[in-house]
Amino acid sequence: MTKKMVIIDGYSLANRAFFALPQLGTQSGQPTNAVYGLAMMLLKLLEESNPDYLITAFDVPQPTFRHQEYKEYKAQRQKMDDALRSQFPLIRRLLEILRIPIYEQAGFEADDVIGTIACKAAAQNIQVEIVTGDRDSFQLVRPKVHVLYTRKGITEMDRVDETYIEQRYQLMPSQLIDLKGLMGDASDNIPGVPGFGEKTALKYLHQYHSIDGIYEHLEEIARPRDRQLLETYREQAYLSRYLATIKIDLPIEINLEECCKHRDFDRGELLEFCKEYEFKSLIKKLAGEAESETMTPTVAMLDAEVDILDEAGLTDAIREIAAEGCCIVQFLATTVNWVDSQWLGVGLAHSRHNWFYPLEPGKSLPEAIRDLLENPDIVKMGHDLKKQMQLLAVNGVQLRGDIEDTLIAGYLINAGVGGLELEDLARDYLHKTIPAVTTGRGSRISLFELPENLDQEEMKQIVGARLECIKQLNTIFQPMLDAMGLRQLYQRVEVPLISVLFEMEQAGIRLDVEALKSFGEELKKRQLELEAEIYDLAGERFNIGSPKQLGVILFEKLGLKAPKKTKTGYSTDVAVLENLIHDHPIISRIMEYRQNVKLQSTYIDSLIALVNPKTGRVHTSFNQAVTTTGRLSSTEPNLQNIPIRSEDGRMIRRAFIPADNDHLLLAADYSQIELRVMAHFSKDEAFMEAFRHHEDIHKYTAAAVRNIPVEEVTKEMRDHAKAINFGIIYGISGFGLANNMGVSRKEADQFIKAYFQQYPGVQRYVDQLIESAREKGEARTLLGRIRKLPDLHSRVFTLRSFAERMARNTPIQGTAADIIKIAMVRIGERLRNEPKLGKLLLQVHDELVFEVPKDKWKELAEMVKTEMEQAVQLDVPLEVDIKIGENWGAMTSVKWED
DNA sequence: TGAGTCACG
DNA sequence: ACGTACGTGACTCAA
Repeated sequence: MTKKMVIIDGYSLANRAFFALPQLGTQSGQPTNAVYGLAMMLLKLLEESNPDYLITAFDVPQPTFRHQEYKEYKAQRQKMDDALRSQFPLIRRLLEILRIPIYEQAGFEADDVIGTIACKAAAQNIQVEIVTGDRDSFQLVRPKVHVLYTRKGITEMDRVDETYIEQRYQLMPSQLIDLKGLMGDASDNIPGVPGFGEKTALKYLHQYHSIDGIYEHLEEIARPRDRQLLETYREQAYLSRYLATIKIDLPIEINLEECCKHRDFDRGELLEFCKEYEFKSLIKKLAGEAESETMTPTVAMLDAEVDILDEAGLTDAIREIAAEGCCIVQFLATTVNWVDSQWLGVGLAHSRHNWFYPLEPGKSLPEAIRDLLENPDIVKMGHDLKKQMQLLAVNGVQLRGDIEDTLIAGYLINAGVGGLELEDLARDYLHKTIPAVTTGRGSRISLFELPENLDQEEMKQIVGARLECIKQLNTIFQPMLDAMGLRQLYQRVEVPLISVLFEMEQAGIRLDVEALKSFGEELKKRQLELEAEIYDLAGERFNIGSPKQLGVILFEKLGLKAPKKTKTGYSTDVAVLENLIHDHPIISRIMEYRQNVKLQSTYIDSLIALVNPKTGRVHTSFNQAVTTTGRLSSTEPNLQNIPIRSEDGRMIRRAFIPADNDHLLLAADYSQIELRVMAHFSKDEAFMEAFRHHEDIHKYTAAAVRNIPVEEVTKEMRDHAKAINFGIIYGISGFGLANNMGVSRKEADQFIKAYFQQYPGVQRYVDQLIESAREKGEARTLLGRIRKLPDLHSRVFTLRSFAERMARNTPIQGTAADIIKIAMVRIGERLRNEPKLGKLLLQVHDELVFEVPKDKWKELAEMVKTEMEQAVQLDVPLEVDIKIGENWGAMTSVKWED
C-alpha cells in the first residue's frame, strides 16, 4: 500500500488562522486564535486524513539566500503582529504534544524545506499532501504531490492537483514560476515585469510556454508595449523567476520513524494544554460529552423552585396568577402538529412562583387552566408562544390576551449568535444552564417532541427552570428593547404578528391532491423517457441524480469542457449546463430530467404527504425568528418557494385552490417594493420621479443609462437594466454582474458607471450605508431592526466584503419585510373584526394570498390594497397589484370601481 | 452530516 | 491583487 505523508506549512497556516478567526484569548490576555485554529485543523486532519507520516515546516526568522540575492525581497512585509508572534511558542508546544516533528533550515524558507521533503518522499513512492495557505507551493504539484489550499476559514480546503492547475491557469505546475517571474508578487515584493498582470502573462505563456520561450520569440510579439516592457525588464524577469523558484535539493534528511509518532500522542497531555489555554470546544471534544459536563462547571445551573400542582392546589394558584395579571406558560408535549398534538404537562407561573401540572395525553385541560389561558385580560408570557397556541388549538383551547415572547425579543435583540432556544438565551444572557432532555448521544430534544415515558420529577425540574428562565430573560429583554430602539418593532409589529401567523397556519390552504397526483404520473412517464434517452446518449446507465457520476460522464467520457470545479469534483449546475447546451444533445435532457425529478420529489410527493387528512389542507409553519434580515421563512412544507417560473412548475401552483366553489384565491403583491425602498432611502430624484410617474422601472433605467427614449428600449436592454437594479440591492460588483448578465467584465463595469452617473443619489446612498454601518457595527431597517455586522472591520478581505454587501442589502430587504409585516398586522386585525371578508393564508415576502368568498372579493381587494399601500408613508408611492383566480397558478390581474 | 443543486422572493 | 451578487428550505447523494 502506498503510504501517505502530510507536510504542514506551519507559519502560513498559523497566519491564516490568526486572520480568519475572531480574536480569542485566555482570561489572562494571551491571544490564542492561531494556536486554536491550528489545533482544530490538525485534529481534523488526524481524524479524517489519518496520514502515515506527518511533518511541519517553519521559517527561520533570519535572512535567506533570497534576501542575499535581492535586497528588496519581502522588504515591504509589515512587521508581524505581536498578537500573532506571541503564539508561536504555544504552537511549538502544541506540536510537541502532538509529537509532530518540526523541520526548518537557516537561510531557507519553509517552502524550500517543504519542496525538498516532498520531492524526496515522492521519489520513495509516498503520496504527499502539502497543507498551506500560500499559493507559492502550487509549483510543487506533480502526480504524487498535491497541495491542500485553505479556502475561507481554516477547515475548508481545496485539493490542488495537476487538473486543478490546468483548469485554473491552463498551465503545468512547473510553469507557475514563469508566471510569477512575469507577474511578480506584491506580497513578497518580487517585481516581475512591470505592467504585466495575470492576463498578459498567461497570454504569452500559453503561446511560448516559458520565459525562455518568450525571449526566444521576442520579435514575434505584436503589441509594441509588451515587447518594449519585456526588453527593458529582461533581467528583472529572470531574477523574479529565480526568487519564485522553490528549492527541492536542500541537504535535509527525513527520519521517517520520527514522523509516525503522532499516531500515539498522549490525549491527556493535549487535554491539559487545552485547559490551560481555555479551548472549551476542544476540551469538550476530547473529553467526550459526559465528562466535559462535570469538568467545566463554569456555568451554574439556573435555580428554580417549582411545585407539582394537584387538583386541590389548582384554584389557589390560578387565583394568584390572575391577580397578578401575567401568566408564564410552558407546555410539554410528545408531538405538536395540526393532526394530533399530545401534551404531557403544563408549567404555569407568576413572578414569585412556579408550578407544574402533569396532563394526560388526549385528555382535556382542567376547566380552571382553560379559563386562565382563554382569559383575554391576563398577559401570556412564554418562549415561542405560537407553537403553544397550535398545541392548544388542536386540543380546542384558544390562547388569548396580550403576549410577551422571549423568542421574538431575543431575535430582535440579535441574540442569534448562539442560537435562540431557551438554553441558548439562558447561557448568553443569564450565564446559566437549564436542564434539557437529551438523546442517548447528547443532542437536545425539543420540549414538544418528548418521549412519552418521561419521569414526572424530571418534567417538573425542566419546566420549573424554563419558567424561571423566561421570567428572568423578559426582565432583561424589556429594557434592552427600549434602549436599542426596538420597542415599536417588538410591540406594534412582531408581537401582534404572532397571532396573525398563527391564524394563517391554522387556516392552511386547500390542495387539489387528485390533480397533483395525475400531474405526478405524467412527470413520471416523461422521466422514464428522459432516462432512456440519457442512458442511450451516454452509452451506459448511471445515476443521473449524482453530480459526481454525472460529472464523470460529461467531462471524462463525453469529453465536454468542464468550466469550473467544486470542492469534490466537477460542477454540473444549471449555469454550467446552459453553457454546454449546444455541445451535446444530452445536456438539454439532463436539465429537463433535473427539473422533472425536483418537481416530483419536492413538490408532489412530499406536498401530498403533508395534507392534513382532517382538513384536506396543508398547514405550513411560518418561522418568525430565523432570517437575518427580518423576513419570514416557511417550513414543512415551504410554501414560499412553490414553482412559478417554468410552465411545468406552474402546474404545481395550479393545485393550490380555494376551499370550495363559492371561494376564490386573491393575491396582492407589492410592485418593486425593494427598489421603491431604495428610492425612498436614497432620495435620488431621477429614481423617485420614475416611481411617481408609475414607470416600468427597469425600462426606465435602461433608457436613462443609455440615454435613449423609453420607446427604443429592447427586451435585452431592459433585462440588463433589471440585472443592474438587482445588483445594486445585492451589493454589486462588476464581476458578479458580468456573470449574471452574460457580458464581459468591462461592459459590466461600464454599465455600473453609467448607472451611478444617472442615479448619483443611489451611489451616495450605498456608500453611506457601508460607512454608517461600519461606524455603528450594525445595519438597520426603517423600523430599526438590527443586523450586527462585526465583520465590517475584519482584516480578511472576503469576510469584510460579505459584510459590506450585507450592509447594503439588509436595510433594503429588511425594510421591505418590515412593511409587509405592518400590513399583515393591520389586515389581520381587520379580518378578525370582519371575518366574512375572507382569510389570509400565505405570505411570500412581497405577496399576500387570501381565500375570499366570491361575492366579497372587491371588498377584500379594496381593503387589502389600502392597508398594504398605506402601511408606511415613503417618499415614493407603494403600489399593490391584485390578482384573483380559481387557483394559485392561473391568476388574473383585476381593476375595479367602487 | 455536508455538499451540491434548485425552487422561490 | 484579493474573489465576488442578497435572503431562505428541501431534496439527493455519498461518505
